[in-house]
Amino acid sequence: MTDDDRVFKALADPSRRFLLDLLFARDGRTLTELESELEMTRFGVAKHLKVLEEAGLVVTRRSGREKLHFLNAIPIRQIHDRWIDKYTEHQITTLIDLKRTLEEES
Amino acid sequence: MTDDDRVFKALADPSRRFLLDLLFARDGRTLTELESELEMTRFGVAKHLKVLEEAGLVVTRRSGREKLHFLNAIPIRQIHDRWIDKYTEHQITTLIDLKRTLEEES
DNA sequence: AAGTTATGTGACCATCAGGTCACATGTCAA
DNA sequence: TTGACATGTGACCTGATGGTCACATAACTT
Repeated sequence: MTDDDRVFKALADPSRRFLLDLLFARDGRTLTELESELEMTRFGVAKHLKVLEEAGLVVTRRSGREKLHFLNAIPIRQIHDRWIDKYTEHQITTLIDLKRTLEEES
Repeated sequence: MTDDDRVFKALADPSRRFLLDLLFARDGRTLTELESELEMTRFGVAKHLKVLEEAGLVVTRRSGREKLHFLNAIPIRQIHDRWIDKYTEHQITTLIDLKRTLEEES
């Protein structure tokens, strides 16, 4: 299994993406804290966090018996850079900003 | 199945990512042309292209009996924007540029 | 019209991935 | 040290996914 394979496989599951959303909103949470946000047993959440960590999307730090989880956005940026060059990036951000503006007006 | 679910599921397979790489390098190719680049039957490639198209990562245009495939990078940018805010983006691009520079020097 | 070329469909099978559970380890507090 | 708390492991079941094949449709060529 290659590095990027691990990243994309990790992102393929909605529960794992939701975990990233939670960490994006607020970093440094424990397993137990994250577990309370999902409709799933602790074991399921732990399994998902392990997948995210092995993919490098989440980094952890131990503090006593607790394990704190942090979002690492670098692999996300690398996905971006794989298929979007500087020129296209400018076009797309312009397009997305325009779309947002139009949606706000309506 | 939600829209973003389709996108992430589509990206989870290495063959499909390779197809995006091919289209990133050169757009507007037919199924037959793409098939020749993969170690897989035409049916497999067609199936993968269908998944990419339904995810909106590839858009197509018919030309007679041929079907031309084009890369659409907008969903990729939206993945980026989901977990990388403006401030973090600046930090990360700086970090990645630095990493690239160091690798070029060594 | 007949043959060739480009693509589409549905079934099939083997493998993988998500989720749960019983059980185990390590840490804090009294 | 005893109990409660936070996390880790391996087995297990079920549903989804990747790839192939037989068959089918549609369009270009001569």
